Amino acid sequence: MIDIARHAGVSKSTVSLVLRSSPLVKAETRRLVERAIDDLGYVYNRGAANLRQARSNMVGMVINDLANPFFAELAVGIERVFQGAGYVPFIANTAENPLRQAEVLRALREQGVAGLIVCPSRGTPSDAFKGLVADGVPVVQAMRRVDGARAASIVPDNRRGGRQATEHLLALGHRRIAFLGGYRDTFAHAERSGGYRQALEAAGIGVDPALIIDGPPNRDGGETGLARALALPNAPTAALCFNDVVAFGVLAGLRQRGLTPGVDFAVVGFDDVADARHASPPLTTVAVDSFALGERAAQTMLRMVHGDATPVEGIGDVHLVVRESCGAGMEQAA
Amino acid sequence: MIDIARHAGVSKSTVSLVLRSSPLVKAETRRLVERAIDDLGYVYNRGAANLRQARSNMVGMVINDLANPFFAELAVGIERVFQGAGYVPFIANTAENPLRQAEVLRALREQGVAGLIVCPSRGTPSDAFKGLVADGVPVVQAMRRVDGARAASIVPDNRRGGRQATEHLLALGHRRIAFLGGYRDTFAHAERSGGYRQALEAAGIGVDPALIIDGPPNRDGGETGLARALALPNAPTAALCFNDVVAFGVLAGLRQRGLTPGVDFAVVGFDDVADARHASPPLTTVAVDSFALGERAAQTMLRMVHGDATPVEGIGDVHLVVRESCGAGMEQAA
DNA sequence: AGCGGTTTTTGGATCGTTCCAATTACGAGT
DNA sequence: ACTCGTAATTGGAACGATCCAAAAACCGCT
Repeated sequence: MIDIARHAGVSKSTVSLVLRSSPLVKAETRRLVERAIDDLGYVYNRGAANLRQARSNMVGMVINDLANPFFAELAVGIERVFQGAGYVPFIANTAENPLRQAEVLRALREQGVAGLIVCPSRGTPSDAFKGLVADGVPVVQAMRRVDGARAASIVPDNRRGGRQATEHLLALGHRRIAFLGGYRDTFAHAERSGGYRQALEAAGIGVDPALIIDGPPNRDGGETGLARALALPNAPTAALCFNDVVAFGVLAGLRQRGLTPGVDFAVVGFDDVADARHASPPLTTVAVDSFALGERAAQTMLRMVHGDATPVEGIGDVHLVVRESCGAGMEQAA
Repeated sequence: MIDIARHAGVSKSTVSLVLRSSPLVKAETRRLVERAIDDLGYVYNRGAANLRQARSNMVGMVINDLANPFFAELAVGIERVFQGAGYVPFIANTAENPLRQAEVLRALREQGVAGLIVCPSRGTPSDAFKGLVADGVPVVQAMRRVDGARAASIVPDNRRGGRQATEHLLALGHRRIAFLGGYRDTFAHAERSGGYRQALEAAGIGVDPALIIDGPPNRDGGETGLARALALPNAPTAALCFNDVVAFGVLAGLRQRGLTPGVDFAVVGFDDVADARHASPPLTTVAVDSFALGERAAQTMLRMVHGDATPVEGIGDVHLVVRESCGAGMEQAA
C-alpha cells in the first residue's frame, strides 16, 4: 500500500480512503491512485483490515449435508442474498458430524466472520454457539433449531406440513399410513411426525408405533423403510416420508416390487426439492420453499449485523403440493 | 493474547509458541497457558497471524454449480481430503457466472487462501487465474480446463468415456444415436461429443449434425432435447447424454410419452452420480469417480503448496457402468 | 493580503499475531 | 564455584490495513 502511495505521490492514508471509496478524496486523486493500483497489481489484504476494523464482510454458511439437494438449494439461495448485499458468503459442510461442525465454527470464528447461518448437524450440543453469541457474532439457525441455544432461528412449519400431508392421505381414504425415514432424535423428525400424529388422532385413528419407521434420511432409508413397512402383518397403504430423498427411495422400492406408486401405494414427500416434480410419478410433497426460507434467514442475519439484537424465532410457511404419487386426481386440491 | 500472558504469568511470545504447539515450551508452562486460554475464552485471530506469516491454512473451492449433484459430490469429496490434512476448506458457488467467479476469486485472494481448487464456470476468460498464479497461489482446475490458463488441472478422460459409451450403444445394434444436452461451447461438451464422433466414424457411420442437440445441462435440457430428437424425420433410437442430470430428464420425457427407457429407447448418462443407480430404470452411465478425481486435485494442490511447482495436467480414469437404461442384459459387459 | 470555513490530505498510533536476536534458567562436568 | 552447552523464555520490530486528530490546500469575501 505504501508502494502505491509512493507511486501515486500521495500518503498511505489517502490510498486507504480510495480503497474504501470514501467521498472525501478528490476525483482526480482517486484516479491517480486507481491507476497506481492497476499498475502495481496490488491485492487488498482483508485480514489486515479486519485487524483494526472489527467489521468484516465475510459470512459463513454451515450446512449439515450438502449432498442432500434440499440443503444445496437452500445454500445457493442464501448465497444469492448475501452477494446482493455486498457480503462474501462461504459455505462449509459438516456432513452431519458435530465434531466437524465444531471445527468449522472455530475456523470461521478465527477468520473473523461477520455472521453465520447454520443448519445444525444432528447431535449439536446446546452450547455450540455460546462462544460466538457471547462475542456478538450474529448466528441464525436455519431449518433446524437446537434447543437451549440462544440464537435466532428460521424453521419451516414442520408440524403443520406433517398434519396437512396426513390429512390429505386420510381424505383419499387411507387408514394405515406409515411415517418413513429420518432419525427420531432430530428436531425435524419430532415436528414432522408430530403433525402426522396430530392428524391421525384428530381423525379418531390411533397412532400405531410400528408404522413409524426411522432410518437414515436418504434413499436407502426410504427403501429399507418401505421393506419393513410392507413386511408388517397389517401393512400400510400409504406413507408420509421424512423428506423427498426418502420418498425417492420409496418410489424406487415400490417399482422394484412391481407396485405402481400412486396406484398401489400412496407416497408423499417433504421439502419439494427441484427433482420432486420430475420424479416418476411426480411426487406429492410438502413444499418448504427453501429460497424464501433462506432469504429470510439471510435478512435476519443482516439485521443482526446492523445491530438489531432481538432474537427472532421465525416460522416459514409451508403448503402441500399435490402431484401424482399420492394417487389423487388433479381435480383434488389440498 | 497479552491478557493471557499476564494471566498465566508468561510473555506473549510464550503464548504464541503454545498456540503453535511448538516443542520449545516446557510441558508445565504449556498447561498453565492452556488453562488461561480456557479461562478467558480466547479466540485465535487467524487474520493477524496471516499478516506476519504468509502461510495460511485456508483453502478455497470454487464450484460452478453446487445445485448439480455431481459437483456437490465432488466438493464434498475434496473437502474431506483437506480436512484430513489440517486445512480449512471453504466452498463458494459461482452459478456458472464468470463475473461472479471473478468476485469470488478476488475475495478468496484478499482473504489470503493457501490454494484453490476451481471448477471453472462457463466462459471463464483465459487470464482469470493470472493474478493468483503470479502471486504464487496454487490453483488447480478440476473437471474443466480453460485453455490458455497456466494452472494445473485434473480432468476426467471425457473423450474416452464418450467413445466407450457410444461403442456400447453401437454394439447393442443402435445406428441412430443422439448426443443430448450441454452447451456446445464448453470444454466438457467438446470432449464428450468428440469421443462420440470418434466412435461413430470408426464404425463407418457418419455423424449427423442434427442428432447433436445442445441445451442446458439440466433436466429441462434433457426433456426438450429428447422432444426435438424424437420430432426428427429420422428419429434416433438411443441417446448419449451430456451428463446424468440430462439423462434423468430424458428418462422422464420418455415415460411421459409412454415409452419405456431401455426397451423403446436406450439412454446412457455421464458422471455416475449417486442417484444414477437409483433411477428407474437404473442408469447406464460413464463413471467419472468424483471422489478419486477430487482427491487427486486436492493432493496436487497440497503438493504445490509445499513447493512442487511442476504444472500437472492429470487425466482421470473413466469406465462405463452398464445398468438397465441402455437395454443391455446384465450378461453384456462393456 | 488576511480571514473564516470547507474540503482534502496526512503522519502516527493501533489491531493481534509471528519472527528474530538476545537473554535467562538449568544441568552436568570440571 | 565456575564454565559451558542446551533448553526455555522474552522484548521489540515487523506485517498491512484503519482510525483519529491535526495540518494543508483551497475557496470566496472583505
